[in-house]
Amino acid sequence: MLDKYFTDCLYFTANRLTRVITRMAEEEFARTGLSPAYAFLLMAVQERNGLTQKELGEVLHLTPSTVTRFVEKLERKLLVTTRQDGRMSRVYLTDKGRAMQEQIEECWSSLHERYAKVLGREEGDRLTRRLYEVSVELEQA
Amino acid sequence: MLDKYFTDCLYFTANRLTRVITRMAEEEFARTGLSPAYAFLLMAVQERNGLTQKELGEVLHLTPSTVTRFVEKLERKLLVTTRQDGRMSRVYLTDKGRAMQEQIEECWSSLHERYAKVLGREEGDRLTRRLYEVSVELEQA
DNA sequence: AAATAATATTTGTACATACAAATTATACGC
DNA sequence: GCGTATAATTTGTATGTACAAATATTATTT
Repeated sequence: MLDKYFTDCLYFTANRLTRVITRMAEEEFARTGLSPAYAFLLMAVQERNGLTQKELGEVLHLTPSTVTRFVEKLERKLLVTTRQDGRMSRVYLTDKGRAMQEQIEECWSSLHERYAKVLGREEGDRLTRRLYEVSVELEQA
Repeated sequence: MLDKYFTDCLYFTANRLTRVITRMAEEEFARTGLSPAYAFLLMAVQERNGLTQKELGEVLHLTPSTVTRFVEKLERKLLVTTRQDGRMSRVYLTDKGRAMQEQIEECWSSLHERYAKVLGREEGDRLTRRLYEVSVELEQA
């Protein structure tokens, strides 16, 4: 069977899963008008208002250039502002950005419930933690 | 802790893992001059020479437009050819494409060994299978 | 204090991938 | 057999993300 070839490869299955779950997340976050990646950035800023772009990249595991692009876009939507602090650029929520938080968290919960319903809450959460650990372990290899 | 927010989300951890393992795969496949996604397409064609683009999309879990783009690129590199069959387009390996197979499989093995070394072979394979199952289960939700 | 090194960010560019609309080709109902 | 429905592919366009090079700012060395 052809499938076997691929289903044995972590690269392949991780990519496949990511496409599926990303699509789900996009659906759940659609009503915010943001794609989930941007919503997560906004959550990160809310958790630590004024963090630098470097820190954002670390938390979200995105490269600096990607962070720049994301922040620009959210600035254009008036959801964050940036202030220069030496060579760093700090990112702050605007009122409009703050006003979205609740909605974002609702989307996040819906997403969580949606996959918990399929996988079981326990199992879904266990898998999620495992994926995180694995990503960290592999990073150093 | 900020991290907790994200490490609890399957969307987030799956994306993170995918970025890490994709980078590893790109390194391993670099000497083929192909990114891993293209190499996998080539493997799929070798397994079932003359399959249609639709079938390719199903096996690789890619949308039709993406398959078109990938096949075009591999045609430009003279690794596959296509033949029209009614409204379908069938994809065949060229000699040059066939000649790459061995190298591709070597890369695939290196990749496999590389993450097995970190995760353990058993555990790596178990996780891989699990991710595949989960992606299939979630797809129907 | 000037010269150099280090660090954070930005910019230009490229790539994988998707969606929606357009196109092409077959199949079906009359 | 013709008109319409269906199916496969392609095309135009957009998005998320990365890398490499450029820029800007601060820190270190002399």
